[in-house]
Amino acid sequence: MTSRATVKRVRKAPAERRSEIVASAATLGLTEGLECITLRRVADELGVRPGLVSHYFPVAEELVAEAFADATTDELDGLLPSDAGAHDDGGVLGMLRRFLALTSGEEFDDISRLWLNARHLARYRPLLHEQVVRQELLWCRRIEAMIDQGVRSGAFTCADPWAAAVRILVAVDGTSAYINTSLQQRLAPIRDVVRTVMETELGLTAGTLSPAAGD
Amino acid sequence: MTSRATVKRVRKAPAERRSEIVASAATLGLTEGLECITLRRVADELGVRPGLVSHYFPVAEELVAEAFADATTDELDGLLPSDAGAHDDGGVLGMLRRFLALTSGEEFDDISRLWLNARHLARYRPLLHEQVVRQELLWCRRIEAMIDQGVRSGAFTCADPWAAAVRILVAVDGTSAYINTSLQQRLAPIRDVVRTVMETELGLTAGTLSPAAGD
DNA sequence: GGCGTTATTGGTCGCATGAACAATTGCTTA
DNA sequence: TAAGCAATTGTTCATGCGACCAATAACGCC
Repeated sequence: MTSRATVKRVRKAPAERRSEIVASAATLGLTEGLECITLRRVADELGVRPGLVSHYFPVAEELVAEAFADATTDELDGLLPSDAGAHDDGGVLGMLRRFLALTSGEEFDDISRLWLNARHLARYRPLLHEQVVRQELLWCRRIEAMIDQGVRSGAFTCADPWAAAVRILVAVDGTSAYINTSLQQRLAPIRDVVRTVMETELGLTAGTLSPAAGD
Repeated sequence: MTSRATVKRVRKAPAERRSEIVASAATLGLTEGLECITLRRVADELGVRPGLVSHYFPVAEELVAEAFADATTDELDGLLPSDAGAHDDGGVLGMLRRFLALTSGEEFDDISRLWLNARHLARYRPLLHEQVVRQELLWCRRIEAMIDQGVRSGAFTCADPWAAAVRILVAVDGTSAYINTSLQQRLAPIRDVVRTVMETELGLTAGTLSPAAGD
């Protein structure tokens, strides 16, 4: 009657088991927070013993850092594919609108929480700190690349794509800072901040990046 | 030779001891993080036994929440005195410049960390959540009041002071989100964000709120 | 098909946390 | 000055954490 149905061991290839552990930890960090990534919790999630997780990650913090990197890398690829320009559906402007739609949707809430979580926790955990910095610069560079592309194609103008990317991310992170607290009470004035900043930074007329403007 | 020089008990008035505990916890939260506010840590700081802290705060989370509220209330009063307009040193514009100078100085770093800390931790702690929401709205209202004053005195114009206050705080919190991570790598493009947002929201010509412009 | 590598188990250790409680002692009040 | 209130101490308990390690069993290789 116990929950442990099978005492049979399942032996997997190291690489497979390892990525399984990271994936589980990433999901855990994304839904419940990075503090919940403990040896025991991850082991429970996978139906294995804590010692096994310890075997692949002798230092627990390494798993936390890698889980964060895994989750944010996946999200960034979904937000702004790195092979930008390959299949231009609506061009760069369409890509910007898609970015705005995704980052303002409810599906992005967990990511907002994860970033907030990681930026705080990085204060105490050097390995996580390293990954957060890496990902922050990665996200920034990806946006910069998109701006570069738009400037080259003549979709808009921008004197300093890097600075623009930095400031667009300030808007994104500023609006998502309240995800756990008073976001609902201040939603209305905040709603269009990212879009407005984008339009300003890229010299676009107001409303160009509104969702409806694409049709 | 032990650190416990005196075994003599010091009995203080409850109100005094209580505020002493809160003050110590607030300092601790501000310098080392809210997670460091533990019964034992605070007791050590004050040279008393953990049970005493427990006596005043039977539920530890209450102390954390109150410490946060204490620290942020003090900071807000230093940033934007609630008796605004009483002694107009340079008027509202001077007050805005002072706000910008203080929030961009290094002395504000601990406050940035505290807000980041609290906004994340509020996810798990209902009592802290309540205080963070309260303080967020309090900071917002204080800025709104200052805008109201400036509009009345004709220093600038603003169609929706509340919305402007919300967006100014988005800029403040957006720029301070990286305080623990990659702030240094992206300092240049970020430096003038809050000032620029303020000037835009208040219909001021660019540069009006620059530090030098006051002399 | 036996054998050795190693993935996996199960248990232990030390540490820090919040909470609870009886005993003690300083202070105030009658 | 005696008595009582309550501020303060000292200790205990249960919980969850990371880290460590010996024993075990599944799988691939010869």
